[in-house]
Amino acid sequence: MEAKNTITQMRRGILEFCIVSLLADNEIYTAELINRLKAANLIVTDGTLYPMLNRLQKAQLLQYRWEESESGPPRKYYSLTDAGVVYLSKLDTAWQDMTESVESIRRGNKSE
Amino acid sequence: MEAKNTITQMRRGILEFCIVSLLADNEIYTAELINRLKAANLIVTDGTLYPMLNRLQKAQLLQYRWEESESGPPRKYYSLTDAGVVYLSKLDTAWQDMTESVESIRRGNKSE
DNA sequence: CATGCTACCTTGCGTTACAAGGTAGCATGC
DNA sequence: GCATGCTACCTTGTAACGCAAGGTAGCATG
Repeated sequence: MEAKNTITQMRRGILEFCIVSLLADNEIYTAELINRLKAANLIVTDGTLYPMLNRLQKAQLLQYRWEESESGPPRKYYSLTDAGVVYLSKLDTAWQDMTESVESIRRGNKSE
Repeated sequence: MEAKNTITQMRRGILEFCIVSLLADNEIYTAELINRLKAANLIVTDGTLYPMLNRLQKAQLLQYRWEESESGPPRKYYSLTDAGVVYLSKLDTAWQDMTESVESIRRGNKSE
């Protein structure tokens, strides 16, 4: 077993959290999202993002508007809905709780 | 969509990291593992753990020995193999990298 | 020897990340 | 005005996972 597999697993769910976080204060389209995530060392392909964005939009957590590009086809710019903002705050709390849980386990072991 | 689902997703992979961490310095059997995780607010069922432990053991990251109980059937006490120790250090690094990535995204938004 | 508890394990379901492949708008060069 | 290439959006198929539910069996108790 490669650590790589589990590291991929670790990112599940967290990826969605990162995307919702990035959309909190910005309107962003997919390719830009990928670049932002890459800048934070989270590699993603668009085959992962498009289904995720569609899923979140159907759940009415995201909305989008079309915007024409200066060089190419039009883009879907996503942003959070009001429900999305609430959702983000829940995920934020969950993230903090979970990191605390993990850290307590790591610390617990060191001291025993 | 419920935040609950995504929070469940967040735990994927991280769960394995916690288990390997808990086994780093202790021999533990399944029910005890569940209690330890519950103490850290990570709820797990044994239907999740047994397949995971078997998988890790087949990958030669975990080993176990049978120990008779004073009150009931014998127990499988798990511990890390040498490869498991190496594996843990990789996961530990991956965990730190990932939390840094997520925090940078959260921070990045706040400042923009 | 029947009952209940504990411990281990398996099966089936729904969900997900990702690679690979597909469609179509738009600009550029001829 | 059309061929080429780039960009952007989307779908399909695969493998892996968490978990609920259900199953088997050792051991103690009365």
